[in-house]
Amino acid sequence: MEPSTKEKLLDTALDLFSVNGYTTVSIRDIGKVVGIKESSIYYHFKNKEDILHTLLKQAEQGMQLRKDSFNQALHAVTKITCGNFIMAGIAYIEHYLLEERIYKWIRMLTIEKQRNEEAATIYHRFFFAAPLEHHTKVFSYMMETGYIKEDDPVELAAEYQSLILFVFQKYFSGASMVAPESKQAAREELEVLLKRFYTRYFDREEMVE
Amino acid sequence: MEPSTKEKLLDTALDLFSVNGYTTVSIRDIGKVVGIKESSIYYHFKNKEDILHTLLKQAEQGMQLRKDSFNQALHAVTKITCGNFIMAGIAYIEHYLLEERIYKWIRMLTIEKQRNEEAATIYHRFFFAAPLEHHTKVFSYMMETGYIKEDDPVELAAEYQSLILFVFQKYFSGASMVAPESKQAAREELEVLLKRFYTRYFDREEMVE
DNA sequence: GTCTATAAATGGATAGAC
DNA sequence: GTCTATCCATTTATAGAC
Repeated sequence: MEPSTKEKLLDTALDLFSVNGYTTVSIRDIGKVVGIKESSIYYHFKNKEDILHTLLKQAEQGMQLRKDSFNQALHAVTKITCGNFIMAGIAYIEHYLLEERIYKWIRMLTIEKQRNEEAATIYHRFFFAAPLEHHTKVFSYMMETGYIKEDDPVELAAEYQSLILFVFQKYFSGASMVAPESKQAAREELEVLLKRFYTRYFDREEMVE
Repeated sequence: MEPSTKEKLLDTALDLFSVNGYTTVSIRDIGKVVGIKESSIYYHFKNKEDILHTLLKQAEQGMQLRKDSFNQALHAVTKITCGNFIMAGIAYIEHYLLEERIYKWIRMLTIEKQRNEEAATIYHRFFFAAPLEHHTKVFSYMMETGYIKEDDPVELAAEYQSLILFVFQKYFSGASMVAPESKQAAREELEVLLKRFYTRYFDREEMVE
């Protein structure tokens, strides 16, 4: 189905906001890309801020939705091995954080969070509150089932997320596009760090590498 | 000594850029705060971009300078104990990353890095290249002197910096000012995480808490 | 739904007086 | 060094025709 003009406007606005920031982008710029005059945009949105606000709402909901589907895929993993554990971390970055739309949301939020409270809240929930809550549950479950030695699941979750964030930002927080070399380097670095994590906390020492 | 007009302009520009971003702030805004007309600003700077570029250069140099003096203070620590190790990490955040001017630079770079390559480079050096290189040296030294078990110092440095970054961003990456409660919460969380780190890698088990 | 036309404000930048 | 005055481009937003 062909996307509606309103959807095209939102897509384009996200493209531009995520690189140049909300204030830098003019309503003319958006219209030019979509192929309609700026005045027509006011038929679809009350004003410029309305576009940003709609995008922020979409980001908030969309991140939750995609996270859910991503988690379902994770739970399909039956056997926890070191290889699976590392693969899950790599997938978290490559198929979730770097997923085209989510990555654009992240970049938009990174700019807007500095002056927009709503953006700051969503950013924080996305990178801290939500994943920490999720990881805590997973590690709790792993302790109950004996995969992991007894420990504080909240602290494990923090350690885990700090590694994900570190690698993600080290390789993908700049101005340039995501290069395949960066992806490869990020994968290798995360692999090393998660292997250490696995070795530290997991009880059974399965095949490593 | 009274700061020169040029210095006042730069300070004000940093204040405004670090919250609203370069493009959002007008040259009129800066002049208004300093108390001179916009046209007078062109006596001190070639154009608006010249102001940003001067600030970026200052950030690049200033971060190096302040880091050096900070490191000297660290090296004055004679005995490495768990308490000292944790205190060093807390000081890294509270007296370096949160130092007024550095914190403003960080906020400015966070916005500009998305579209400005120069800003992206400085940001990366500041949060990754420079600290990782430094930590690697420190951990190498600690291994040679037997403080730490044999391990890969580069990987230890990555783990350490990931914890610092995690706590810093979790509590100080939003739109609002740095609240004392956030500072306290950040300190407590970092304390827990660094204590785990210390216990994991340091050989001698000294008084803990 | 999209257009033209236009209003009203704000932006960066320069010239020249003092 | 700072001012007034001014230029010109661009911005958000609205009114009304089609």
